[in-house]
Amino acid sequence: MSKHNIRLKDIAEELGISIPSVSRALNNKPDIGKETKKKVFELAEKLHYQRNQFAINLKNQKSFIIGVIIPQIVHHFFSNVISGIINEAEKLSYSVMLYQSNESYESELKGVDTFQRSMIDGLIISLSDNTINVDHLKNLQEHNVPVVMIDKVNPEMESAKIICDDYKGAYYATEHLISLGKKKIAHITGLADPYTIKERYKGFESALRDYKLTFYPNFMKKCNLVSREDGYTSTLTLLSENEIPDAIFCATDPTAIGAIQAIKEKGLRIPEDIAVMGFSDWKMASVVDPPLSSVAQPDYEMGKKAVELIINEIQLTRENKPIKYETYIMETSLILRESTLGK
Amino acid sequence: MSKHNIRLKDIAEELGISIPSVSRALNNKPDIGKETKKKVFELAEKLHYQRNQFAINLKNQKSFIIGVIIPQIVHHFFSNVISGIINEAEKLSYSVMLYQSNESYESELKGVDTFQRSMIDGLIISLSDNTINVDHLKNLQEHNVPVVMIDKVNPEMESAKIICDDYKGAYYATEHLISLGKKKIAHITGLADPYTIKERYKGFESALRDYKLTFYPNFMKKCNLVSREDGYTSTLTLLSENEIPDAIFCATDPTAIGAIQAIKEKGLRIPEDIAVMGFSDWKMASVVDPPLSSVAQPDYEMGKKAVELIINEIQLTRENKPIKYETYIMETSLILRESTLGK
DNA sequence: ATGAAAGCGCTAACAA
DNA sequence: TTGTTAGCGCTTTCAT
Repeated sequence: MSKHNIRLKDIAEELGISIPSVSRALNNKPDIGKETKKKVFELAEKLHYQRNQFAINLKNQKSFIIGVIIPQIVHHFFSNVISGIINEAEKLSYSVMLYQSNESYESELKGVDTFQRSMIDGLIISLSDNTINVDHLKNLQEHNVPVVMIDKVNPEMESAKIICDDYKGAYYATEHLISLGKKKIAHITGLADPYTIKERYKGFESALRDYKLTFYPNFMKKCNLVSREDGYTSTLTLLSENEIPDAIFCATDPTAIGAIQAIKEKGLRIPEDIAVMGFSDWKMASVVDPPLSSVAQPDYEMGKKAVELIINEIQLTRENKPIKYETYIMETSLILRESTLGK
Repeated sequence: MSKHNIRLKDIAEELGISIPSVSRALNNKPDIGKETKKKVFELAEKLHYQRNQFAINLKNQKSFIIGVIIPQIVHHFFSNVISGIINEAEKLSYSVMLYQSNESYESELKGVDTFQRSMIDGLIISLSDNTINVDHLKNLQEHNVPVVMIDKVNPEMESAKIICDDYKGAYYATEHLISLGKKKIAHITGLADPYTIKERYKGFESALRDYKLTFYPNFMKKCNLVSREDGYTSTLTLLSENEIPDAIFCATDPTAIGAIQAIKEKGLRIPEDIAVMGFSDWKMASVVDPPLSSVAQPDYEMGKKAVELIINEIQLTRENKPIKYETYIMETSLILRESTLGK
């Protein structure tokens, strides 16, 4: 067993030349003899030489690692974001370190700390819902580690931000329902905290107003988790009232799926009696019965964009140039299926 | 702007003491004066000192990074595996570097190469379907980087392996269908290449044999992608024959969902006319109509186990101790829903 | 074209 | 308890 990995020194000694010469050869520097270079390459190959990046990192103070913190990996949106990040990072020769906060602020802190110890060159983060204080991120920036925020952003952070146009997505979704002739549209939303959910609510409301539809306060259901269960029970409540909606726009797909379940149980038809619209276009949206119309977010593209931005910032930071922080708003798109269009 | 990050040297100079003293203080070594220690900590705090891990890594030849390569992140099974890996790694103070091969052998090679340059301490890998040669992994092992294989394994690799008992899972699934009184059970499988799919087929066959049921060759459908479309068309073919099955066991959940779609279109009842069973218990299994019975794999647990194993091997490698490679077979569990049980 | 020397930031061995 | 010295593996001056 080779006790230690091969070093430049080993090659230099065996060839009877100096270490810098070996280094020059392997790095294809101009100032090295053709003959020497050849010999070095051959021996390196033979000994399975692998450069020791630790030393190079120490010299360059650069790891070529991007840290990524997201709330949960097992989530259609985020796994696509990550997929975009990884594929793009690969193209630009960066590695991606991944951490999930599980929606815990403490865990997010720990992630930042771990990453800081791993000497990441930059951080892409989607905040946990429980994060209000962003000092840990500001601290990172002070240590010359750029931060790019994605989706779950925070106004207190001065950084590049990538969000998707939840407002417009919700507006168009509502508009679509209106175009079907629906007049009594309900909305199932979450607690107002997460920025994205709030935007969806706003978009919904604006569309109603622009098209001069009545806003029924009873048709607004707030639920905690925007989960399938919440969608189910909220819809049952909606359907138990005197006046029931002819369409439901749900702030998330799971909620919409719960709504579908409730509507079907009540013996009502979708979309004839009640049309249903979700948000995020989860993979499951296409397999429910009826298939769910939804608002698709440019998840993969957002990840890709985040990598572009962070690498650019890493570069600028390195050159000590000023960085202009912008917020990038990416467009959503309507995915129309049977839950609104019918067969 | 702080041009450079704070070093031990900066603290030492400002305090008029030596660098090692600062190091000792910050590392809570015993041989350091209480007073000095206090002063060092205070100044370090004030200057926002962050240790430079590059230097420590160079010294220790250790990165505390685990590399993970999987075919695709956007996949229910793998995202859960990764979730298990990350959460467990966090507990043990390791960072996780992630790469997806997108089922390409070349991409997998590139991932290994990138990771090697990032000086990972160990690799957890689930092979791409197109990987037959494993020299890239053997090469890693030769450079003292342990490798643990998960799910998609290769018999040529001498390494720890974690798989789940696809054979038994399929056996129990089939047994369940038999227990419902079903006698003409079809199986939709994939091309035999991936080990896991083959095992599922074997388990299915064994159950039929053990329970002395007829094996109808016509009821075996092989399809390329085990996708929803393939499941749909395969089932349509099945249903167009003279004799049709009274149950279908599908090698994957998407296939099963395609099968459900086809059966419903034909006006047959599930499970009364035809019961349907999937494999992997994707998130979508619970939202289709009727909810799909499936075989759940211990994905999260597999990820967790992989971290345990790799860190143990990293330790043993470091101490130059011999490693005994074992294959861990994790149990699946039946998740029974309406597609077999009825309402 | 090549070698000698210095240094990236930190820690460990040895002295004092 | 503290300082001095050396070294992790590599690259980059500066000489030659």
